[in-house]
Amino acid sequence: MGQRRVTLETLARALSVSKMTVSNAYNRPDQLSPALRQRILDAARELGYPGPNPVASTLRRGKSGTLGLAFDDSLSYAFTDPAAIEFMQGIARECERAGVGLLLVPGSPRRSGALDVIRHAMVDSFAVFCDYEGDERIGVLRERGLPFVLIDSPRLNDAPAVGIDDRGGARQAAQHLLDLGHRRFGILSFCLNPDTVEGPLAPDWQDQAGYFVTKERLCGYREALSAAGIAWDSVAVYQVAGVDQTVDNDPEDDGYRLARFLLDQASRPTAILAMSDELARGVVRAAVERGIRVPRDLSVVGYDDTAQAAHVQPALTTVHQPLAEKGATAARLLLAPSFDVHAHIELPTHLVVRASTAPAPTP
Amino acid sequence: MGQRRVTLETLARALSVSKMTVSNAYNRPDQLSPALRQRILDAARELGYPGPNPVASTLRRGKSGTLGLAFDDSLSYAFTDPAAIEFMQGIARECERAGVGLLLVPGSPRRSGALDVIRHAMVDSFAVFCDYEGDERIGVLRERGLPFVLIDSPRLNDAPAVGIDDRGGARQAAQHLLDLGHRRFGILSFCLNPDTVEGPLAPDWQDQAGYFVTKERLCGYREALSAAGIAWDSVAVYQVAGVDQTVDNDPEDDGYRLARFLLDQASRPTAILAMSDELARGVVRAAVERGIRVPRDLSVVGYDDTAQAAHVQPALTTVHQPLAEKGATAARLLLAPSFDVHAHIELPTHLVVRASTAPAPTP
DNA sequence: GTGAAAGCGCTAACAG
DNA sequence: CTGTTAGCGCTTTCAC
Repeated sequence: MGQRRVTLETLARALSVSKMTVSNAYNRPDQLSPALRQRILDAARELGYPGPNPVASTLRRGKSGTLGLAFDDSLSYAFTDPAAIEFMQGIARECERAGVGLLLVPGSPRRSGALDVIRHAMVDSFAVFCDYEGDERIGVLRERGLPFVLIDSPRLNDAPAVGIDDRGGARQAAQHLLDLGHRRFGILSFCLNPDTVEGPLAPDWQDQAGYFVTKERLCGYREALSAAGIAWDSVAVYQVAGVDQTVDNDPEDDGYRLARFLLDQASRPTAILAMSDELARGVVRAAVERGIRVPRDLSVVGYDDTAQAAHVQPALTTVHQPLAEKGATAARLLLAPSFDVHAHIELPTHLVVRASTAPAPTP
Repeated sequence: MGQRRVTLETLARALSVSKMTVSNAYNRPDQLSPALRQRILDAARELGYPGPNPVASTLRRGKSGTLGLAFDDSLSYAFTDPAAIEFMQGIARECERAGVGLLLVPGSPRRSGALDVIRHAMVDSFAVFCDYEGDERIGVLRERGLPFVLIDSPRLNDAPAVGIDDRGGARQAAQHLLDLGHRRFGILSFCLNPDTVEGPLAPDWQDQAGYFVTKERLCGYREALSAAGIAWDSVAVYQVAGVDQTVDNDPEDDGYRLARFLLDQASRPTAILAMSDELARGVVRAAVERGIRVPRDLSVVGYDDTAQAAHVQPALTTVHQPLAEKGATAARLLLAPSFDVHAHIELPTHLVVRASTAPAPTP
């Protein structure tokens, strides 16, 4: 009837033992006689005691046993991105090993929402996809005093970070095409800012505050091409729309759509560098549709080497990055007994040559 | 030096206002003058107050704003399973919309570990993959008094559940092949129990306590075949190893490996029913390797209709189930203002005919 | 608008 | 092995 909720105290009173003893029955079986423990557990069942309240015990202990993972984009988008999924797999593996839960929080498009979620998350530490310089979430994390690592973030700020050699990977991709004799290039780039619209890259892109990964990869492409005497002006670079300018972002579709800029022109490139495997797939689809043979007429290189890269037709030449390992590394850092605030880990990338690239066609 | 941690009280004292007022400054801006509020926020910044402690406020409020998702298998495995991923996408979409976090907890192979994680999770409710009758996790959930829904679970017990018409889907798959004139069938099944070893299905499978989904689909296959006068004895049924009997479960590989039982025999089937798209892909790979043409010499039907089913070569004929919708439905149930303890939702399945099935070859 | 009192349910620390 | 003390940090009353 007017029953109070059953708590540890209810139980202690009913058995006339102290609360502490009941607590021990659950958390430290070795601290009391098996007989007493059994009596307590039996009484618990009888009275309907649900066991120690996790929130209360977390408050007291000061540890939640949960690791937070914050995305840049919406959560549901993350689950459509093969790269994000492989990353999560790595982080999940380590969480599992350590017996901690994994809390996913959205990096909602509405920025303020994302900040609140981070403020309220009951976690011991955070892994944060943070590609954008001056991301306000970092401030919130600092305020909260939570240990955190940034993923794929600019290296500038004094926060621990895990990333990859984006620039080096891009350089290798471009070099590979150069070695095959290509001279006319097209690039399909991520966006440089949340509010960019789909289309050609602005000439002043270098000066734009913007996404770090995009910039690095662009620089990598350019370094290799310039070193081989290819004028950057001669390279057609197109970028996808930023999150603020799009609703449904399907990267494969973006690649397919953008490919028209590269493929439907008089002197079209013989080689295309795409910043992800999905973009690359879209390019291949567009090419096939136009009767352009890959790799015979057109070479395409992706980025990431997600699982599907090897399974599409033709199998994609791409830049491999250790996605699961990146996640696992972040988790290990966060779960280590002593958190290294100055860790800056850069994982290597390497080119994987498959079937989507071939020597430049002789005109 | 010996500073205490900065709490709401520290701040209240420093400004000589009540704790309540400080709390309001964060949670109910309209309850105090903007000027005072600003003074409080400024002081907070100065003293390094991290904002209201989420665990403490959750304890007091009694709501965590978090939804839990518990898997049957290891967490890292879930991230390799396209069906699980699509499900998560659906659940994530609804969580995001409601502004609640999503806590992933493993259903570790070591059962006891899984129980503890569920006991300690700081969530308001749980979605639980629970395919196994008598799963002890249900007991724990009941003890805790947490609202929960079971996913893909037996309908027997009086717990809310979201599932699909597994049997009907299987029936349609088999019927499709019958309509194409096939008479010699092979089936690639999930395991019926955690400890089954790879190989032929035991004749007494019906009596085994076991995984509900597996049983349902088998029954569906059998119903359709029997109705068409195909003797169940004549159907070669092979199952994959259970979680206890395997380390690395790669379903595509399982399918590939098991296919040998079906393809390397004198009178091999002309049609194979596989319980997942991955298993089906494995079969196709094995067939190609043997020079058996799909669908000309061999028809293959998958199950689930995950995204890749349409993208493989040949595109898979398969049973579609609304995976994301299943996740979203579970989330909506859990997030609804009033939780319906008796909800039993069964989502429909339907056959999607693509390129992996064709009329039975004429001998 | 603002504040005082009264817990939310649990466990660390230490004494017996 | 068992019990006592003293909070963890916050927010829900309800009075002013």
